[in-house]
Amino acid sequence: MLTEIAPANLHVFPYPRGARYKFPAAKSVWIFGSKEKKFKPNEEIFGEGESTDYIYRMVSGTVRSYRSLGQGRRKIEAFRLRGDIFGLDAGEEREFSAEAIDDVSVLIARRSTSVGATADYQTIHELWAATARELRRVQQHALLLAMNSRQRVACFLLEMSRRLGEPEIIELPMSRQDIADYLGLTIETVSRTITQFETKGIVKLPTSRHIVLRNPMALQQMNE
Amino acid sequence: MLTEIAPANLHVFPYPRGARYKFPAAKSVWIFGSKEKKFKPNEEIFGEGESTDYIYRMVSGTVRSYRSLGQGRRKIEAFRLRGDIFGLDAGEEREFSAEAIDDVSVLIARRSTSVGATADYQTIHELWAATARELRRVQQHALLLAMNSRQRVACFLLEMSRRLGEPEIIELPMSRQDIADYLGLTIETVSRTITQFETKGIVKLPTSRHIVLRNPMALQQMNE
DNA sequence: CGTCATCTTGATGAGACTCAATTGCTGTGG
DNA sequence: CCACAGCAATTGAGTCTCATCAAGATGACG
Repeated sequence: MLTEIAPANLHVFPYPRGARYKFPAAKSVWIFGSKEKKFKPNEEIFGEGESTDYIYRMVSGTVRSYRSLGQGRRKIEAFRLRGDIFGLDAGEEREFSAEAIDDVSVLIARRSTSVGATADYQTIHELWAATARELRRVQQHALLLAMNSRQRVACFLLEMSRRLGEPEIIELPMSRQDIADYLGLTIETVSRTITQFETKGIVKLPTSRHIVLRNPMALQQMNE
Repeated sequence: MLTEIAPANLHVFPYPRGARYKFPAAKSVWIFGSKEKKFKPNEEIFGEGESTDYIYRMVSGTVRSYRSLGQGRRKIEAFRLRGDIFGLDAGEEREFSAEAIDDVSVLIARRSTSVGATADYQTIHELWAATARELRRVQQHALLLAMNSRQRVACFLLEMSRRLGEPEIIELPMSRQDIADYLGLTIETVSRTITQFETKGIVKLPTSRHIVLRNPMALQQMNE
C-alpha cells in the first residue's frame, strides 16, 4: 500500500537536515491491482513518447528511468526500487523511458481508473504527494549534478545505502555505465573514484557490485 | 497546511475514462488576493527553513530561487518571471530561499486559505498542475546540468528568449553570477561562452544585459 | 572625473573525458 | 577441470574543458 512507499524515496541524498518533510500518511490502496507484472533484465517497461496510461509500483527489482540523448548517450533520471511509484508523468506522453535492470516485478494501475471520474480525495491527495516527492527527489538530483565527481559518487553510495536497506552493505543492481549515466560522469571516472575511496579505506570492494561502507561519515563530509 | 484539504465531495479529475489527462495552463488566479506585495532588488522573499505558509504569483520582475551551499556558494534552482507560481513546497519548511533580483511585485495567497476547508476541485487541480509543471521544469534543468558549458548557455538563452516574450531580443534581468549559479558554471565561463557565440555571429551584445539572437537555430543545434 | 560594481580577457592548473590496454568475472564447451 | 570467449570493470596515457586566480575594461552614479 502506498503508506509504505512514502519513506522509501523521500530523501534523496544529500540528506536534508533533519526529517523536516513530512508527507501526510496515505491510506488508500485501491488504485493498484494485485496482479504483478514481471520484466526480464533490459526489458522495456515503457518508452519515450508512449501514452501515459499506467502508473507502476515496484514490488521487487530495479528499474532505470532515462532519456535518450543523441549518439547512444543517455541520462538516467532515477533508479526505482522496491516500493517506489513511477510513471506518474503529467502530460499525455512519456518523457522518459523505463527499463528493467534486473528481474522486476511491478503492480500496475490504469490511469483512467485512478485519476478518473471516480477519483476521491484520498487518491488525488496521494498522487499529488507522489508528484511532490518526485519533485523533491529531482531537485536533490539537480544539486548533485552541480558537484564534483567525488561528491557525486559519495552521494550515490549513501543514497543506495539508505534505499537498499542495509546501511553499510551495498549490493548494487546496476552497472557502472548505469551509475555513470545517473551521475553525469563516465564509467572510467566512476570506477576511478570508487577505487580512490577504496585506497583511502572509505569503502571495501569484495566484488565490483558489492560495496561495503567502512567510513560513511567520510562520504557525508564530502558535501561541505 | 496542505494536509487539511476538506473531504469535499469532489469530482476531482472529471476526465472521461480512457482520456489521457492534460494539465491545462493555469487560468484562474482566484486563490490569490488582489493586493500586490512589492520587493526591492536583493530583498528576501522567504528563506530556507521558514514555514511554507504562503504561495506566490509573479506580477512583474524577476525572482531567484536558490539554495545556499557552503562557502558563499549557491545553486540557483529557478528564475521566476511574470505569471509564474512559486513557493509551492510540499513540506512544512522552505527548502529554498527566494530573493528579488529587480523590482518585484507578487500576489500572495495563504496556504490555509487556498488549500483549506473551502478548497474545491479547481484549486487542487491547479496546485497539482503547478507541482507537475515544476517537476517537469526541474527534470529539464537536470538534463541541462549534464551538458557542457556551450550547451548550457545556449539552453539558457533559448529559455530566456522564450520566457521573456520577445523571441530574439533578450533583456536579461539577472547578473552573470546569477546565470552562472543557475547553470552550475563560473561567471568567467559564462562570459567567455557568450563572447564565443558573439564571435561566431550567433548573438549580438549591444550591452552585457542586452542580447540579440541572430541565429537561434545554431543554439538549438548545440543540443545534438 | 573618480569610485565601485560588473563584466571581460588572459594565463595557468586541476579535474574529467577519451582512447587504448589490461584485468577480472562468468558461463560454455571440449 | 581447463581453455576460452564475451562482457564488465579497472588502469594508464594523453587531451581538453572548465575553474581558478589575476588583471584590465566597461558602465553606472555620485
